[in-house]
Amino acid sequence: MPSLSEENYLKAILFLSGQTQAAVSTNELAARLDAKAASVTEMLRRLSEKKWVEYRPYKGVYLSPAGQDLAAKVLRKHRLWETFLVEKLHFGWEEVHEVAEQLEHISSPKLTDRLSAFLGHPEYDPHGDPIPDPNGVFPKRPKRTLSEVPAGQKVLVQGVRDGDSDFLRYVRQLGIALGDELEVEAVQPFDQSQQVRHGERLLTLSAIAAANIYVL
Amino acid sequence: MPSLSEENYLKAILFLSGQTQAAVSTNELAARLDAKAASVTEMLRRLSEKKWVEYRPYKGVYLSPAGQDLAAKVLRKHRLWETFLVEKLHFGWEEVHEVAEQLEHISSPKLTDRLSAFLGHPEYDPHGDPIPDPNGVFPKRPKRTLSEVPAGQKVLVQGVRDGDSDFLRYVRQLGIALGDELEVEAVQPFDQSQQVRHGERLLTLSAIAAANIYVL
DNA sequence: CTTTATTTTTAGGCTTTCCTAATTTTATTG
DNA sequence: CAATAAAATTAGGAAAGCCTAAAAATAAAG
Ligand SMILES: [Mn+2]
Ligand SMILES: [Mn+2]
Ligand SMILES: [Mn+2]
Ligand SMILES: [Mn+2]
Repeated sequence: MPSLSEENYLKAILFLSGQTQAAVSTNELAARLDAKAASVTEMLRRLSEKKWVEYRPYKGVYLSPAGQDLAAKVLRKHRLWETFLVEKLHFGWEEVHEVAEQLEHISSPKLTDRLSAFLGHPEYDPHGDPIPDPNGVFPKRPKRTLSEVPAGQKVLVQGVRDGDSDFLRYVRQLGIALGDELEVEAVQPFDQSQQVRHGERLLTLSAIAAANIYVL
Repeated sequence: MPSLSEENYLKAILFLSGQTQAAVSTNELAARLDAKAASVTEMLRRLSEKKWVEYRPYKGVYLSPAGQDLAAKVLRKHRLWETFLVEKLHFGWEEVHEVAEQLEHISSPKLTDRLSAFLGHPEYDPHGDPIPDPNGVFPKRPKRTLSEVPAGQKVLVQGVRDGDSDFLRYVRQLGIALGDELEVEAVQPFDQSQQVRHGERLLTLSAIAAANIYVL
């Protein structure tokens, strides 16, 4: 029922409001969607008329229950398709986002169900992001970044920030994959860069890189 | 580069002009696309400006080489996705067309290539329709309908007319699948209905049904 | 608590894709 | 070939999305 553009707005509001469901501002949305603020205002009025968001001019916007459901369904499709592309078609994890941005708008509940089954009902996508179930419920897992881990501790790589394909290529090049064990051997007081043991090898990660790797 | 709507027009022109590449009329297109003639005229002007068709007002339209290439690519995706849905996700062959109408517009040459490889580079879709190769070349196979087969002859089922899901469901219900052997035992002079042997069983097919089954 | 800066909305336009109604061109036919 | 019918185009308009520029509301500073 929502148009492609409406789906993208709902997804952006879901992303920006995070788990707190905080109100999202017009400019935040404009930045995220690479659109002008005026366009956002206009769309918010439409989404509000359709009861998918609560919108108070000048105050911000958040998703209605119906909007949350729609946004979660789109995100579910996005992440299932990313999983398909990596698992079945052997795409690199840095290549899948753009294609999934298109595939997420395909409207066929049966296709989504069958795809999920075909993939073995995965709970996490190739970047470690949770895939909501058909009812929009996310599998929950506490999220800590590698940069928060003190020296001497061992952790398991659980996810990476998607959205920057340079970073994703870099991580692959390092040889780090989801599920791998890392041990933080030292943290430089100077720049917070980390010496990390990965199997036999010792890697050096900048604080920025470490902040984009999620661990358990 | 072409919009979703433009792709649908190009595909319709390809379909209606057939292998003869005959000029297609405005009304034919309007009927096929379920649009009004005025809308078609407008779009043909745009497609013509973009050099994807040759359009002579009041005379008809046909595809330029560039337009043929684009239309074949869309058709290739449509048929690859139909094959995916049937072979991998176990859809019925009567269920796949609508979903493929959406999927055919996904723009990612890499995805199309990988999908084709994943499916083993099929040459025919679930309805027996030829899948053009990446250069827009169709595998050719002479097409005869079952209704043209005289009594006493044995044939192999090669395809079925897609586009009517009632018919597709009916054929499945009969137990006839692509590749099956049929022997026409008798043709009623009265209504051209056929007595057809399919393995052990003897089926009766109306002339209309027989005209929608392609054989070799 | 004004003044200034920032954020947001409004006003007015543009493109794409459709539509209906009116007009024009082409085809058919007596 | 003139009259009528059918097919196609033109005219004019609507909705969705998006934009720039101007105005209004809110937030931040002095
Ligand atoms: Mn993604
Ligand atoms: Mn992802
Ligand atoms: Mn089809
Ligand atoms: Mn088909």
